[in-house]
Amino acid sequence: MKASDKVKHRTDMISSALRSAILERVLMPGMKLPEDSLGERFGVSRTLIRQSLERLAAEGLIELRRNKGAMVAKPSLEEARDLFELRTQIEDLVISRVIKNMTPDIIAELEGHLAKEVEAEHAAEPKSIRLATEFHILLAKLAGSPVLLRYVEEIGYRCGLTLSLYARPHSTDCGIAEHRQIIEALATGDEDAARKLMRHHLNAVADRALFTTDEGGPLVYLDALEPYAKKVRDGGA
Amino acid sequence: MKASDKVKHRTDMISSALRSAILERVLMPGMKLPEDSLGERFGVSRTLIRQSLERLAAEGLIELRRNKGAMVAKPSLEEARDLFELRTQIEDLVISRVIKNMTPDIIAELEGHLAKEVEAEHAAEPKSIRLATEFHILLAKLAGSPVLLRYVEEIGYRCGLTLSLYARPHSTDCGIAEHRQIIEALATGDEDAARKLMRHHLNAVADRALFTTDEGGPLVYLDALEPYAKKVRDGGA
DNA sequence: GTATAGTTGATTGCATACAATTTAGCCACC
DNA sequence: GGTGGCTAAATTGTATGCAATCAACTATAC
Repeated sequence: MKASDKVKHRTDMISSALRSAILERVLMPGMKLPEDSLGERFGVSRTLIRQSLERLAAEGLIELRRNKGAMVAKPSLEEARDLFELRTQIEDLVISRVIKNMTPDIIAELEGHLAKEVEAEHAAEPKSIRLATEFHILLAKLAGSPVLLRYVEEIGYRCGLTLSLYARPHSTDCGIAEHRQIIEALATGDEDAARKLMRHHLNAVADRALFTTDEGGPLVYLDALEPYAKKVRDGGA
Repeated sequence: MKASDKVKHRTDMISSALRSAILERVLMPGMKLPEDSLGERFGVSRTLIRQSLERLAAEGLIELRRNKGAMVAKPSLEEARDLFELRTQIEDLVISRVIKNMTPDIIAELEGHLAKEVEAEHAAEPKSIRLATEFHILLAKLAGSPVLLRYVEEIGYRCGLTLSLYARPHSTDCGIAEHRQIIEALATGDEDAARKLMRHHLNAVADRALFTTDEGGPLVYLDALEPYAKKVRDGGA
């Protein structure tokens, strides 16, 4: 059975849960992540927690310091800028590829996603942030390159993390209009315009966000993790 | 002591050893990597081997299949092309950044590396391959963005792996001349030329390499690993 | 002779135990 | 009052053991 290769390890579920928690700002940058507290909460031993932490560290979402444990990453402002710069460069390639694969179905899918974004425009913040990130990931999927998708995801997540550090609330608004413009350019088949718009969009997001720098203390409030942990304990995805 | 944060875990050493072995074609794509054989050879328990394998899997150098263990990754030809395409796009950014930071020291450093490449031109293959890869990594270092460096390294390594699958021997020659041209363009401060040359260089590497596809059997010959393992056991870097 | 089921051996998945290191508290001493 | 070291608690690093899964082989039935 080939399908059995796809069975997710519990480590995958835990990593996903933690990743979501970080991206949805339940775990804020600088928070400590002790192995046994997490293990207890997720109902697994430290072994699996450790694996998950290593993985997230490889993705750049948490920092791991020898003998001192893990904490949610606190990228510097400079690192944040570098991430957005790199992201811009990579998503340029996404646009090129998507426009080469273009079909009506693709436009429909993108517009479907946009509709969700519009719907959630005034909903809770975490949801609109997540949808905004997922727009870019959807584009990467449509580019038809697993490799490209992998890196767009990872860097997109890291950018999302920097936003929770540096962005003021509600700085995500007006991104929707820019997404719409990008879709339109793609629909027209105008590659140059689409690339320029994407570049402009990402620069705008970064500019809107990467301003002030307020220091937050490194605390441990794992209680908010409970809903995420529950899903894992119950075996959900 | 801040320096103590930099003490490498044994996992790091093992990962590095395995990575080197893969890049130097001691471990060929498809080879199985059983945990306890490796543990025995490196003189550590399966725990650390497991961690290393997970890490290399995250980097895309090995594949991990549930309950079936690890093997050196065997990227498809399409994946190889996608990797080179992405690499081209990212190194474009490297060039932009390096040229902005340009100083005489940087040119000197690059020329120093080029000299090493020339010296090793007719030496054993693994060495010249390694040096060619390290040229690109040196450039990424000089770009002054740790984020960028991390991804250039990872993708560069993955490209190196694909070459061991698809490239015929000696297809690495003539890369040196292209490296020299890039350095010259950088020294002149001609960004456009440098970017074009880098693009051309990477496309040439990919084209020279990604041709035939001969299938290799998935065997286990870990004996060749011995020199790498010894370094780890002796605590070397 | 082929195919299927059962069984054994090898390998991975996960938890637990113990060692090593850091951190925090405390008391002495300056 | 503050600084130094000492001990104890907490936390991470690593090894090991057991359960679960997979692969190969044999035997038996058709």
